[in-house]
Amino acid sequence: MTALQMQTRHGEVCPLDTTLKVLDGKWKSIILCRLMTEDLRFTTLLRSLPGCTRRMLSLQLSQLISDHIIAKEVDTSFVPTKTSYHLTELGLSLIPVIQAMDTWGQQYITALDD
Amino acid sequence: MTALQMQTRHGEVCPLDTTLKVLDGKWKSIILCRLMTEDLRFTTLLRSLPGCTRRMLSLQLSQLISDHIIAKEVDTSFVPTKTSYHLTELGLSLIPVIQAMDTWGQQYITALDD
DNA sequence: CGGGATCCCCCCAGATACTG
DNA sequence: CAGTATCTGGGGGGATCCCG
Repeated sequence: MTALQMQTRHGEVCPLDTTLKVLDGKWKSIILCRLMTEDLRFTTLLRSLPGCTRRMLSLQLSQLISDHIIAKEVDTSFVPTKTSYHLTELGLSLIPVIQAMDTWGQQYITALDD
Repeated sequence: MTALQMQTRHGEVCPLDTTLKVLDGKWKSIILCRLMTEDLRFTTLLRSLPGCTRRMLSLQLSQLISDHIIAKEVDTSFVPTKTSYHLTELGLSLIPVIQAMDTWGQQYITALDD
């Protein structure tokens, strides 16, 4: 029984599966790409995701928050309320992995073009 | 417009998305884990995936093949036919990425346990 | 502005049966 | 053994409306 075959408490078969579940979701990867460079507000984020509905963005953000990858900050001193989203420490630790996946994706696309 | 925001011919938003799509699917990650250590036949693979139906395995394998991540070899000199699946060069190039994701998954699980 | 609640449709995956 | 074909339902996601 290697680490790759270990059963986790989340029901996944291996830690790789855990990572995939955290990243899985229609808009999560691009949301994370956006938040890697700057903190963003809900509507700003929404406008940067053409085709994403408010409901979907809300769902994806909720999942990322409950997975402790991002966090939100709410400023209630104004009306209307201002909220912004940013990566947590765990989210920041994902960046090298995301970059490795992005690099492989580029090489893959290049290889398929041949 | 950075590389991460580039639109690809597959309709993804960034190469990261391409990688996620290649890996996305209920059983793909564990199939790849299995094939990383040895070539396997259809039924052997199926038995190593408790809960996976033949239909699902067939679908996942088909997608991995059409994505050029794995390939199959069919030996028709026998009846019944023997087939086996193995990683392609592109599939092999995925291994470091998979290991990075697996390592992050382990650290993530550990961090959540605190 | 930043969401949640509800309705509804469509597609994915399971079950089952069949085949080279 | 190694799949494919057909049927069927349950859930995910879009559209819409509502609210603090």
